[in-house]
Amino acid sequence: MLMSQLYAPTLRETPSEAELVSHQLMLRAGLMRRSASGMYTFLPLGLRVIRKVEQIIREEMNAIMGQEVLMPIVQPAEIWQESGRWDEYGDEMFRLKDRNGRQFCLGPTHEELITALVRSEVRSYRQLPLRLYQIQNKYRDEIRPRFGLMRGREFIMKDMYSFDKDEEGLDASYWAAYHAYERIFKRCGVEARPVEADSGAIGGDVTHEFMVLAEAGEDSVLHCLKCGYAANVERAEGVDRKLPAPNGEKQPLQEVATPQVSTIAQVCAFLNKEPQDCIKTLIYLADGRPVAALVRGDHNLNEIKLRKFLNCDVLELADEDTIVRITGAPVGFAGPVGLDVPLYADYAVKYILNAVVGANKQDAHLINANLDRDFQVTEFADLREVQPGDPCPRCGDALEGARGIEVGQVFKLGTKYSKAMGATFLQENGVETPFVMGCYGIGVGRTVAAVIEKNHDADGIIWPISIAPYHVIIVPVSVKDPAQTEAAYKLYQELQAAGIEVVLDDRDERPGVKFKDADLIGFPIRVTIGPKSLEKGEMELVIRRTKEVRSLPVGSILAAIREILEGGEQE
RNA sequence: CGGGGCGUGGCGCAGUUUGGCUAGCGCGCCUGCCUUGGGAGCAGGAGGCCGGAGGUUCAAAUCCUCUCGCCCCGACCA
Repeated sequence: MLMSQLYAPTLRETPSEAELVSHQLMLRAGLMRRSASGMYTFLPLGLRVIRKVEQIIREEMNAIMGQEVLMPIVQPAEIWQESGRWDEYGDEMFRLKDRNGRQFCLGPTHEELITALVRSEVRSYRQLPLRLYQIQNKYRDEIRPRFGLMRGREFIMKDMYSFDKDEEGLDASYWAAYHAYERIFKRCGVEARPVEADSGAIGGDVTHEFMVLAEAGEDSVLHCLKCGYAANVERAEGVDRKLPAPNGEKQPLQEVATPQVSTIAQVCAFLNKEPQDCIKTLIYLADGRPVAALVRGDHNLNEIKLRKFLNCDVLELADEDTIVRITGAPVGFAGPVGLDVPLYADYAVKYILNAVVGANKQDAHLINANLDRDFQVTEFADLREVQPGDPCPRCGDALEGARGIEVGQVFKLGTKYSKAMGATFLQENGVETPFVMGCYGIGVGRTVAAVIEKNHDADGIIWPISIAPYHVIIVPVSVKDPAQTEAAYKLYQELQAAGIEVVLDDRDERPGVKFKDADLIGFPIRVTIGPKSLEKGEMELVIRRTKEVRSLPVGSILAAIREILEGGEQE
C-alpha cells in the first residue's frame, strides 16, 4: 500500500473527546472515527487490526472444535420473553418494532437465539458436544458509553456457546475455552489474567473473567502473589478471621450528641475515633422488605454479595422516607441498637469492641455499643467488599489490588436457558434432558484497546507483530531523490513478493513528518532510506518498540525483516 | 437518572461576564517558491448561517426560553 493512497487521516492534536490513551491514539493514528456516542467507524488501518484479532480468535476456536455461525443482529422479542430477559434487561436493550408492530431488539447477546436454534435441530446425545461461535456486532444502550472501544454501545464480540449432555461435558468445554483464551490473548501480545468473577445477568455459577491489568481498567481485581488466587472485587471472598472475641473491657453504652455529623469520616473526626471502630448501618429494601446491613466503618458493602445472601431479585438502598420510618432519624444516624428489622452483618463486625454506631435519632450517635449486650445480629455473612491487604481466602497472605480491563469471560450456564426455553435432547437411556450449556465471550474492540493501553509510548502505538495493521513501513527521506525512490520501490516490491505486509511512504513530505506518522501508527518495523546510508549500499532498519537502529546492506534487509517477523522479536 | 462541563472552519482553542462595525488565532488543507534524517520557512488562497428553534433588541456567537448533541464524575453493567 502506498501511504499517499492509504486512508489514514492522522491528527497532530488530541481530540478533546478522548480521555484514555488508547482512545486518543486510535483517533490520532487514524484507526477509527466516532459516529455517535459509543459507536465507531473503523477506518482501513483499524479494520485490519480488528480482522487480525478476529482471525486469531477463529483459529483458536476452530482448534477446540468450535464451528462458526453468523446470527442476525435483530432478534424477535418472543425468545427473550421465553427466557424472561425481555423484562429483565430493561433500558439497556435497544428495542424496535417492525411495520406490523412486532417487537424486536438489537441483540445485546445471543444465548436465546442460539438456544432456539439448537433446540429445534439437535435431538440426541450422539450429536453432542456442540460448540458454536460467532463474531458479530452486539448492542447495549449503555447508561454511559465511554473510553472509545472500551465501553461502546455497539461492539464486536466473539461468543461461543457450548451444548453438552452433562456437567462433565460442560466442564470439558469450559476448560477448553479457558485455555483457548489464554492462547488467544497471548497471541494478541497482551497478558490477560483469568480471575474469578460474578456472573451477573447472564446467570450461572462458575465463571472467570480475563483481565488485562491496566490503570485504565474499569474493574477492580484482587490477587494473591503467593498462591495465585485472583478475583474481581465483585466476587472476591472475604474471610471470617475467626479471632477470639475481643477481650478488652466493655465500656458502658452512651449516647453523644453529634449535630450535623453523619458520615463515617465526620463522626470519626468529631469523636476522635478510627473508622474501624465504627459500624456502618445501611438500610436496604430487598424485594421491598426493609433490612439492615452492617459493615465495619472502613469497609464497603458488596451489594452483589448481599443480594445473593438474601436471595432477592431487587436490592436497593432504602429511600429517605423509609429510613426515617424505620430508624426514626434522617439518613446518617442509623444504628443497630433497637432497630426493628433483620440485621445482617459482615464477619468483621463481630470483632469490634466498643463500637460507634448511629443512635437512630437525629444528631446523635452511641459509643461503646457491643454485640450481644446492646444489639443482636440476625446472621453473619461475607458481605463486604474485599480490599487490598485483606487476607487471601485460599492461603491467608495479603491480597494485592489492581485495575483490570475485562477482555473476555467464560461462563458455565448450566441449564438456565435450555430449561427456560425447553431445549432438550434424548439421553442414552431415552430420558429427555435439557442441554448443559456454557458461553464464552471476547470483546474484540476492547481487546484492541487493551493492547494499546499496554503497548504505546509518547510517540504512539507499538503494535505487536501479530495484530499490527502492516508489518513494515518504508520511508525514503526524500522522494525527490531518484536513487532513494528507486531503491524504495524495489524493496517495496521485494517485500510484497515475499508476502510481507508493507506500506511505502511515497508522500512528498519532510522526513520528520513521515517519521512521526510511522511512530504514531506504530508499524513494528521501519526501513529508512536516506542518502548517506544509500551511498554505502545500506538501509536502516528501525525497531519501533526499542527504537533500535540497524544499518544493513540493501541485499540483507528482506532476510532481516523475515527473521524479526518470524522470531516474534517485537513481542 | 443525579452532579459538573462543553458545542465557534477538518483538529485544538480565543471571543460570551460588560451585546456594537468585515468573527479571530495555532495546526491541518490548496497554489507557488524554497527546503528535505524527527511534525521547516516565505507568499498567496479556500473553508465558519458561531449545534438547532424561538424570543428580547436599532443591533445577538454574546442576553432569555426551549431543544439536540458530546464529554467528565456517580449510580449501572456478559
